[in-house]
Amino acid sequence: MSRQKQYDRTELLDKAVELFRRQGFNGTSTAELVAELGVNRKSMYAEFGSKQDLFEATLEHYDRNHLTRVLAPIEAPDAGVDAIRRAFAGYASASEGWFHGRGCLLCNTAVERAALDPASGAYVAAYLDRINRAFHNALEVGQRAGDLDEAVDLEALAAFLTTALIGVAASIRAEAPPERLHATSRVVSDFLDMHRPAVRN
Amino acid sequence: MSRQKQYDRTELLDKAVELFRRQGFNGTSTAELVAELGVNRKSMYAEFGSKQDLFEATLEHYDRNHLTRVLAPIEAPDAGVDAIRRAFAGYASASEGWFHGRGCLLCNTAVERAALDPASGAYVAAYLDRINRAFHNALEVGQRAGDLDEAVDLEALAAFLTTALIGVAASIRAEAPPERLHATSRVVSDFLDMHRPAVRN
DNA sequence: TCGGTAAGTAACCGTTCGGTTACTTCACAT
DNA sequence: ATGTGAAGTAACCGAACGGTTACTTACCGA
Repeated sequence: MSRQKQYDRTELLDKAVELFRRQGFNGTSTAELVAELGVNRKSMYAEFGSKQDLFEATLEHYDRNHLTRVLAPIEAPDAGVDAIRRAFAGYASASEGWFHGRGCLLCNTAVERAALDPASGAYVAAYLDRINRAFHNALEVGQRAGDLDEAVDLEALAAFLTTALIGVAASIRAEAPPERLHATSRVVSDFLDMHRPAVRN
Repeated sequence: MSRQKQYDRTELLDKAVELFRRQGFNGTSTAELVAELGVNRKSMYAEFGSKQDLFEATLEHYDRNHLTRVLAPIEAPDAGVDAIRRAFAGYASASEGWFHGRGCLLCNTAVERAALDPASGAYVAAYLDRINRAFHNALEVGQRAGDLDEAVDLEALAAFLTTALIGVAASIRAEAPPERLHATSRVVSDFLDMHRPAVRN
């Protein structure tokens, strides 16, 4: 056969996520990637093909792994209105943690590259749809559970929550004051409260 | 004396705004700038110093001119709750117009460069504060005018509106479906309605 | 009209970019 | 033990990068 690889593809992609998240596609050179991934230049090209291909693999990896974990609370089939509340509160807190100053790779890509690179655009569009669908599902569950008025326009509410979430992600990346994000989370929470059906007791 | 300039600084900055807005800082080469500005390379460097300096001058120009015009409705001293509604509706519509696929230079910079370049970071922070202050003012006026409940937390509401607006700008840049932005605008409008004081008749 | 000064031009600078080539190392099936 | 073929290494490629230099043009005060 042949010699065995001295690197693990998944670990490489994790490191690429970090670097692209911090510096973007255009702001990251292949030399930096080689250094950060801790792998030889040749091996990197053998594994991924080109910087563009590596970037797409990184987006894919981020979507499949990181995002799936981050969105889990609202993507759970039984997630309801409370899950939405918790999600916003969680992201606001993450602004001081692992999100700080780096934001979300897909949100960053949405702004930096979606309009210029069709491949990035496709990932971003899928990402936005995914969030929108998750919110829509959670709202629907919440409505059936009686936490949400029958009259509310779920479509519009989901779109609103999606846009607000992108705003949170972009604000984290921009290092907006954390208090502003906590306040946003509180207002969204109150807003959902206000759509509760009138109590029947 | 000497020969007179064959270009107008303001016109150059307008063109630089367009290019940076479309491609970002890292995605734009000096050669492209020279071509787009329609000026000689030497003149560009004589006028602006370096790519970084040109970028900062462009941010300054964008803030002073474009943004001032775009934010005017909510920055007017007498702007109230309706001005906020109109602003969101306006931006949602602009997603199909001059904003389409390009977004706001300062919002794009917030994501692409604020965390990496202190100068950009300072402009972005000032921009976010400016929006937040404008919303706060409009809310305060609205409250005094009786369009807003006395009990609402103006600080939190302004922070929320700021984050939502960033979300709209980022979504426009990401070419999100315009309907999603119109829906966001409608929900924000309804939301403000819900904070109207109870009618006393 | 003419000298001084700054704008305009174009060729050029060293560096870094993304990507490749020629060569060495080494795990594994035989 | 050994031949094979992929992994790993390092030097290298032309192109594009941001920025500069040496020179020409033309406006303006004298």
